[in-house]
Amino acid sequence: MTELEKQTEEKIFEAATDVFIEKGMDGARMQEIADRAGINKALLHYYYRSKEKLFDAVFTIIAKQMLKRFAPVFDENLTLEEKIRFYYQQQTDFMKRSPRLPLFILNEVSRNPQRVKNVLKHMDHTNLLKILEEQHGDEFARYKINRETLPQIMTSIAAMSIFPFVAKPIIEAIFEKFGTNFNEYIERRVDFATAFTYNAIKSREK
Amino acid sequence: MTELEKQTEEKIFEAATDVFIEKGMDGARMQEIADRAGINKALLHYYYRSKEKLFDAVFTIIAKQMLKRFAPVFDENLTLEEKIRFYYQQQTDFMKRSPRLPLFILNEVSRNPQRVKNVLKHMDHTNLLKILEEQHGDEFARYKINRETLPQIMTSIAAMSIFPFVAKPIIEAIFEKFGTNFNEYIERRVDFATAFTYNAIKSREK
DNA sequence: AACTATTTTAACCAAATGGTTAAATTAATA
DNA sequence: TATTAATTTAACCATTTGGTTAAAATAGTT
Repeated sequence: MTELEKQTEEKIFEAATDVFIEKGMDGARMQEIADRAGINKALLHYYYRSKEKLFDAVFTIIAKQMLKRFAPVFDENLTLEEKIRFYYQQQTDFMKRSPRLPLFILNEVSRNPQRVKNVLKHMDHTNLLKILEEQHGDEFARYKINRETLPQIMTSIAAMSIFPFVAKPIIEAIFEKFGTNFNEYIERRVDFATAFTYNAIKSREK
Repeated sequence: MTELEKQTEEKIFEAATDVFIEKGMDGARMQEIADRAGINKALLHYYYRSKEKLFDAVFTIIAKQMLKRFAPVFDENLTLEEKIRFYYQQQTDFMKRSPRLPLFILNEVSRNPQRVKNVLKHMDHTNLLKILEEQHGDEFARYKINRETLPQIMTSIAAMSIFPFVAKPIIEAIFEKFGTNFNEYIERRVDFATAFTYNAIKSREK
């Protein structure tokens, strides 16, 4: 693969990523991807034979990048509270840079649930629970976190960080009337969510 | 407007609602709406002159119905904890019946943020903050809830109830590997979220 | 029965879209 | 320089899609 070929393929991939995230699979146009990549439609099909294949390539890589970003949560040597903060910080930083990405992923996964399985396929999931239990067994016991409550807690944490970006237009519209600024709200989000979550967990101690 | 006309218009509206929620504005096809309504395309345009107008009608009514459903939160004579539970219960019941609706709304609002403003336009928002402060002034003081933390708390509550349905395919895929069942998880969601939220708020008391 | 409104049929249109093709051109390489 | 690969140009195609039209048929009303 020559240097030029790599450049072109990268240019196409980046343009496709932008357009797909902005417009979704249905709304995206091959012509627009070609335009943004600074090439023509013929060359676009020269590299990626179809819209479907191009989309699959984009989606797979994006999803894997996101997963990789949060892997440290499972091997960092942190307390439970530090780990919660670390996750909120990572997720928020990431979405500040790519605010439209979460909605894009939720959408396309909803349109084709099989995609999740393809991405998770190569992940060693069997150990995740064990790892968490080994690292935080004492805290889990103290706060009565078991296989029934852990999913509730984990989805709550994901929800608290992701939802504000997914519902941004609605939240902004309401905030506007309340005199609240969205960016300031986001700046305080990591601190608030960490305290909120950890307090809720701590209060489970009898 | 005759009885038959009403029936037809209703049939069209319901079919359009289903298709738009399933496929979104971009993915929806006028032919499919006509088919599901049991009529033909010509008649469809006889009632709604364009896809755009049909979509606007559907979206506006759906959004207003959702808003109306949560209005009682502001006038029910309940404690803060009861009110939180009431909201979670309403929202969850609603989404159990229309699981695809939240993602649909988030999507279309993201594609056209102006829509939120049109829906909120006719709402008396100025009083909402005052009403809450009058009803729960003592609790707000005790738990140090002010104009800065209230938005954080409210978005957290919305997030905890809505997100599981929006991210259902992802959550299901992960749960499958963890041996957790999504429906059981949802059955326990209202209780968990209420306790989680209220404990987090209570712990703000020094 | 006469009249009006609703619904169907069916053909049609223009625009957009994903995709193809072949030939010419330019750049890279041996 | 000869050859190969990358890129452009530009015309083309089939299909889909939102939308239109006109005439016939059906139902509802007076």
